[in-house]
Amino acid sequence: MKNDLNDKQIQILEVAQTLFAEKGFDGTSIRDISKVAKINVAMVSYYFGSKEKLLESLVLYKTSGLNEQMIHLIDEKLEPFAKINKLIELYINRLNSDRGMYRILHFELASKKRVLELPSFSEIRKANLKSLEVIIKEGQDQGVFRKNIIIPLLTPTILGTYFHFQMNKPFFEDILDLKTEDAYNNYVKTDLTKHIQQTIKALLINEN
Amino acid sequence: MKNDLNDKQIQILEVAQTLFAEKGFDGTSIRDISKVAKINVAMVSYYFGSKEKLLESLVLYKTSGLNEQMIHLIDEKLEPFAKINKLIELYINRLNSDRGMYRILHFELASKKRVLELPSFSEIRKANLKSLEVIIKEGQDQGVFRKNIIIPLLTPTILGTYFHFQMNKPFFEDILDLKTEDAYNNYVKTDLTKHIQQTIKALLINEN
Amino acid sequence: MKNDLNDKQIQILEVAQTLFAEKGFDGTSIRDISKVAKINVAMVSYYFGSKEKLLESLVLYKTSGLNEQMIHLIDEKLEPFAKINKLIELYINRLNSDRGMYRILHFELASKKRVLELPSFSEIRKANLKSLEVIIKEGQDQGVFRKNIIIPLLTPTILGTYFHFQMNKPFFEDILDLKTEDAYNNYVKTDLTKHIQQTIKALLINEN
Amino acid sequence: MKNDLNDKQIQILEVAQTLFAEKGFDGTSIRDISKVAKINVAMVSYYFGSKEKLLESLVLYKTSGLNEQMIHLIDEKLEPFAKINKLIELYINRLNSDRGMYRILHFELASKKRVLELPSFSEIRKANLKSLEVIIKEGQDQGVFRKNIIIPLLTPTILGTYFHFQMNKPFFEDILDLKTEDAYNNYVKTDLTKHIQQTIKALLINEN
DNA sequence: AATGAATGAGTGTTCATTCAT
DNA sequence: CATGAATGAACACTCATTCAT
Repeated sequence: MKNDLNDKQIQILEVAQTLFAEKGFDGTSIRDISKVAKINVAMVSYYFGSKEKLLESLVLYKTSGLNEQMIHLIDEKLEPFAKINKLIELYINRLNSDRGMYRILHFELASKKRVLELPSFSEIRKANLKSLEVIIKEGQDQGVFRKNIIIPLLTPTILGTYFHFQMNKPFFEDILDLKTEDAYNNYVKTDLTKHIQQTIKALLINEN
Repeated sequence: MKNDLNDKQIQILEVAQTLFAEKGFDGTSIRDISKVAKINVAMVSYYFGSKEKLLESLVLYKTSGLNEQMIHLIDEKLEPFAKINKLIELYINRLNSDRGMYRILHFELASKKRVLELPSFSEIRKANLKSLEVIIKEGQDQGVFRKNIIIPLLTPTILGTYFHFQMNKPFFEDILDLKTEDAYNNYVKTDLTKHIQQTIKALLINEN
Repeated sequence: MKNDLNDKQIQILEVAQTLFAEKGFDGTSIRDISKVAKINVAMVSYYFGSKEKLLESLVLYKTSGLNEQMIHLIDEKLEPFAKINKLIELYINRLNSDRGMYRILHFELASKKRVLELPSFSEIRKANLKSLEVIIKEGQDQGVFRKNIIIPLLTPTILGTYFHFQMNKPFFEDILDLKTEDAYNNYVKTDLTKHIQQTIKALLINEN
Repeated sequence: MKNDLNDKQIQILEVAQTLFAEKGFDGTSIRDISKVAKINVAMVSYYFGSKEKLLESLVLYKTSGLNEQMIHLIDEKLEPFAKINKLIELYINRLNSDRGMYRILHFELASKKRVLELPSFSEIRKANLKSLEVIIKEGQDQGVFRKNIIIPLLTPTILGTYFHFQMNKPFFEDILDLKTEDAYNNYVKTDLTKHIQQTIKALLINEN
């Protein structure tokens, strides 16, 4: 269920996503947004109430529907490792397609000051965690994954690796000699994804 | 080589670190800093030239000396896994003690807009990477680590896992039932550290 | 002659009176009014033309019919002092019942900037003055009031005393130890009214 | 003891007084003030903290020293009526010279919303009341004034009459045929003052 | 060497009003 | 007839920085 946002509101959210991702929340002014979105400065306050509320709307708008994909994945008939690998791919695709969004979450949600209590957002994360749990348990029941796995720490490793790579783009472009945007994105989709899959697999197998 | 900073400058940097970490670079005003540091508003511009330059000074001030510890570690007589484990511990200790600083790096360096070209900073990272390479190669030569390891992707996994955990503190406090600050910090030092060590170990061993 | 205002217009006027009285004309926004009156923001402009015109309508709506009571009083068979006393009572009752209205008049009409030329309003006041004149003359003809009375200055003393008391409510509550709203209102209706009556009486008798 | 305000601050206060008196507090913008005072918009916030605080500063600046004149009057060797008359003259002169100021007090203090708690201001008023009490008691002791006078109600009559006259200037200009500014001011200084003095005198004598 | 005064640009937000429907 | 959408202008205020001293 997408929220009931009209075209102009969606347009504002898209622009906001881009700019927030580029320059951070504080670094982006309502005027910046209105200029790029070619709307009146007052529109943001008019539609969303405030800049803060705009961020909340953006988060909810972009994260809704994330969980359905996971639930769908659970039901698929796949062997455990294939399922985990597909899950990681799914994560990275999602992260990549809404890259701006997740950079914002990573940035702005971290700041304790920013209230952004968004109970619904916290629930989305818990639901995701639950789905992951189901998949892991399945693998354990089949005797494929080892028993004592701290499931909540898997997400930090998956997402953390991806984010750290993305957030230090200039450094890795340099170090890995990825000269074009495409080369970089391609590296993420192939090598980085494989690295994360390999990491998680090793972690799920290895007994000590 | 510490820079030639006088007491007042250092005091400003310490305050800046705290505030930047709490509220981000854009969210912190020179007035905030000058108020907490009990100095004149003009002092920051006077000493550092600009707010941007203050950030640069802060980064250089705090990251200098990071590499010595690593070089020292390389020379120690330890078996490969012990060395890697100690390296991870060293990273996390460092990250923990200057928590504010690394949050800033994570936050503000990501922003492409922020120039912060800091060539010296990039060199520090490269030096760190080199040290890691030495340790890994050592393990490979001893036949303990597998051959085809993409070394530059190890840091994203180590640091990324740590950062993702730290940046989503409220969520993990909730999910892992860590009710006090101490409980949380303790979890980082023991369980999270062990998780990262385990992850890297599994990755270094596992052939597939 | 009541104006031809429909129910919704009257409702808006009543809300406007309350809010203007509480927060002043400039301090009250059309949005405030529309929110309380549960009407659309555009309604005010639609019905009254502008916020300024709304004030004008309000004044006319509330002051109409004020004069009839006076004319009725003139015709009553009462001795001069009783008539004056009754007049003062009538004034204060009126002022009290439409307290908000008169606060507005006192506030907003004073502002020279506010055009509010309202010729009809000026005429109401002149009519009131004429009525007062009739009563005074009557008393003078009967030899009860002294001759050289500057009648236009009586209203400032009557109304001014009342307003000054009402506008400094917090001060007089404190000074006269009037702890409740009721105690205050009661003081106005008895002691303050008596004070004003006494003042005017003394003024009408005393020769020098 | 005047406050420690520099020339520019005083200049701002004078301009603010004029504009607040003309257009009210809400009706006057910081921009209006800065334009007339030919200072930067930011100066008001810089010097006074906020618009609200500017008003407070203005009130304190203008009302300080008001009480000294009264105390001086008390000590003068004059017969009771002469003293009261002089007191009224003193009031009106003061009101006239800082006309703007008192209009502001009348306007803005009335609004309950406006905090303006200014304890010192309330004390000034109480001190004034005390001085008036001394003078009245003196007259009563000499057997010149009647006994049962409600002293706190004298001020509303004195000031209320003056204010009501001033606040309805257009009306009284019309009614009393005072065609020029000078004619009006002159009427206040002579006829209106005499009317108030006469009123109070009558009130202090008349037994019923 | 250090600072208080000052400023212009920019912040998020609210305003009364207009207009297409 | 009535209104939701939309807007440009204005609002109080904060910003990083400059500069005379």
